Amino acid sequence: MSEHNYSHTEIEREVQKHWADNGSFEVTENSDKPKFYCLSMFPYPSGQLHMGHVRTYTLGDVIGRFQRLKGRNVLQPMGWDAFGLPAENAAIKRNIPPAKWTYQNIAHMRTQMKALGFAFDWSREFETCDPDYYKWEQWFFTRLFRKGLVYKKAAFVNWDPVDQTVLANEQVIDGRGWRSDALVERRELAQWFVKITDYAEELLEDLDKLGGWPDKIKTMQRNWIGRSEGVEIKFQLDGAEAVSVYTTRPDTLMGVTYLAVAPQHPLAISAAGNKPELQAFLDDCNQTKVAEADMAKQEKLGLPTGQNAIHPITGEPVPVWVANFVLMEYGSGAVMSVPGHDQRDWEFAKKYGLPIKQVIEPAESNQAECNLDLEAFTERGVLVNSGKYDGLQFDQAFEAIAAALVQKKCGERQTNYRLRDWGVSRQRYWGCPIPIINCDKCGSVPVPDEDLPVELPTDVQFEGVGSPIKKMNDWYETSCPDCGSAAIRETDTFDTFMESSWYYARFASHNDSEAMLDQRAKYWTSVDHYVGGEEHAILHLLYARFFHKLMRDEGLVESDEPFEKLLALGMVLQGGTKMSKSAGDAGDPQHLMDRFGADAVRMAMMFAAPPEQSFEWSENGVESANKWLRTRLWNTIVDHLAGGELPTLDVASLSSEQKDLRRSVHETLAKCEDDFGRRLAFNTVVAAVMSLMNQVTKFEDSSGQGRAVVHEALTVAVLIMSPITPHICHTLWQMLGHGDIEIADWLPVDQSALEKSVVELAVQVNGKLRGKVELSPDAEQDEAVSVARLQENVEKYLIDKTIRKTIYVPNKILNFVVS
RNA sequence: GCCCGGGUGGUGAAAUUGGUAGACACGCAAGACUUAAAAUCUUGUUUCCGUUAGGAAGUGCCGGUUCGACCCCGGCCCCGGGCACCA
Repeated sequence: MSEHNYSHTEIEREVQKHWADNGSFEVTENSDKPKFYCLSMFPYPSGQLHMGHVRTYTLGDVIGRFQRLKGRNVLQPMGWDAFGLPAENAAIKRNIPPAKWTYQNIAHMRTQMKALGFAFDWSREFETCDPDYYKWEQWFFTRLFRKGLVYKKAAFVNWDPVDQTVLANEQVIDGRGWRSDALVERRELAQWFVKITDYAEELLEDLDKLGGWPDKIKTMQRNWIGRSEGVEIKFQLDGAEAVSVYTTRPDTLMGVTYLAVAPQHPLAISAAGNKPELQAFLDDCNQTKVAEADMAKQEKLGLPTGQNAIHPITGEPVPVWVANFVLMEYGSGAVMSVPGHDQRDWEFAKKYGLPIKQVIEPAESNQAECNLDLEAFTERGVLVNSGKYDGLQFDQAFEAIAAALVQKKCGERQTNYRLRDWGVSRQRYWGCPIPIINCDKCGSVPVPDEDLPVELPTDVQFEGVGSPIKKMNDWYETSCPDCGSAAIRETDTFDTFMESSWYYARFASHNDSEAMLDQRAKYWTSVDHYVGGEEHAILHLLYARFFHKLMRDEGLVESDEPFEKLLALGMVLQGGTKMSKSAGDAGDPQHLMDRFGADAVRMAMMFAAPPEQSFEWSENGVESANKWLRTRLWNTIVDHLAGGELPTLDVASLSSEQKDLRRSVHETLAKCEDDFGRRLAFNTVVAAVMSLMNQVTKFEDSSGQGRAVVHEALTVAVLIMSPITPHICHTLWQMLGHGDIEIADWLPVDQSALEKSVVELAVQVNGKLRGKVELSPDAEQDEAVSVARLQENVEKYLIDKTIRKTIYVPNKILNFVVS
């Protein structure tokens, strides 16, 4: 009989067929049960699953299956983040159209996911490269256009002068194009932006509502948004123009000894007109990649523009420099430099011999010393060398100087954000076409609703130089929807973060051909539990939060936030870094699934580490997981069932050994419920069940009640393991006589089984462990002390000593503090 | 460089509210079964001293708070994630 030997191949195939035949995981909105939307971040279809996917989707599946056991109407959908760069790379390398490559990958990865037994509602599956999906993204963009939430402006890109193409940051290696090896240039292109900064304040404030998010993610988002209070100050130039700088330290204004502007600042460009040396410097600065990390790592360099600005308070001339570390994208692209009180300015001033002036001194004796020969003094303190402002503290100085600037009409108080508007244009082929028509007379005109979707042609020749649709006259030549004259479509496509910013909502209304979202989206959103890698802590999660608010303001959803609770997973590392598309085929779980089964792969992954922790993947655990399932779980149950007739459990008649086992059963049940639901510690769930099964194995009691207690233990063990190893548990649950586990309920803890007659108390002397005693759980301190002192090894540390203090924590510790 | 995390036996880790550090596994060693091997089972396994009883040290490093610190505070080192066009 197949029931005597564990065959993962047979069981997993049969159980998966059962789920498919019964539509076990297809859900509707018509349920008495409270809804639970459990979502794992959908994958980019890179080719095959890697261990990072296995981890994410197993964790999501464990949460979803546990919530089903807890009586929730659980939606767990899956789809494909199907647009993106790797499809274009593959197209170049293998001469296969991106669409074909993408759909092949999806087919393979879907098969792998099904083999892993995830409880997805596959009826809702979609891929973002499907016009039925991106049509609504285009439709929504035209709504934003009409609301004035999108605009076009020039922005810098990485330009490969040989391949004549725009490169992603990851395609620029040591300043050179990855394929051409040419030095990359910054180039300015007109691009579409969405006004996320209009929502900066709400995105910041609403972080406080996200009680189910880890603090570290909220902190990262807070810092990314980077709200600050400061002053925008206008420095008049020698000529008529002025240059604006933003500072959060107006108290240091009297210490300004120069201004620094970004290499792309208009002032720098005009100054370079008659200065070849400066022009050469600007050209150099434009040969770095458009990534902040690269800018920050560069040697800090600068040149004077030759112009002076007028200090708004003192009226003294202040030289204006160009510096490669000033970001054009942040603030006004210019800063006032106070080398006495800003470390970066200090280093720059030292390097170029610019004056350093102290205007702040330490206010309190416990502050660091101020020695401007060694470093800048950057703490807040008391003003000096600042004329009438001398002696003021930071707050007073901020107010006084800001007020003076406002009064002189050369400054304004300003709240600033580090967050920049979201640039959504990509000069790529494999993406969602931007639904705009450019007309010489009417300007940018959104594509009318009835003409949507603007379909991306998929039958293309892909050469790798530029985007195919930029060469397809038939496609981009059109007429203006407003005036009817000849016009040209946008040939740029959207950033793929657009698609991933609203897919969670579309899973609810996946098949609505009349609207982007419908009532079902209002039922299912917000997502109750969102699961995905911590690498998405900022960009994806911030864009999705933003999009949700945009959709709310369009009346499409009702909540303020898309994701109630967030599980931010640590990375599955491989050779010390994250597994990724660019790392190739590494980490494919297929051979492990074939040899040891999906249950063993899932169990090994859950057991390896707690979810939020990064860890180096090792295959070793899979074989032992398979072994445990086979020997400890399956064989134990088969042996137990071979014992024949089973009496009903009579709790009142149990021996103390039987009670001990039963206590462990209910302790394990309670612990695992907490681990699953609150702590999300699935590694310790596995450990707890292993521990319980070790006890069951050692429990040799073939009496009727002995077997009844074991039966309860095995039932509980299978129930607890079922979210993690669903196939084997489906079969074992039936063998134990309980029916279909997909519709089972979690079991209640029998509180009376948890009662203990004795507890162990650790006895310390001066904090060092000297013995252990057994006591009744409600023992008073006097009793604990007298029992503890009966122990020779405790008493010998107390004799001839004065007990200064006795600390008693019932059921835990007794500590004698002696002199 | 900036922002956010992490560091515990040979290895993955546990310790949930400041209260017995190393649960549960892997690996390794010894043993049982076997003609043998595999499989399976049993025992041991932080380091050092000690026959045992027991003792000392120990959670990246240095310092602090506390009766008591893997846990809280300050400084440092190393590793990982993110830095706006990888997703």
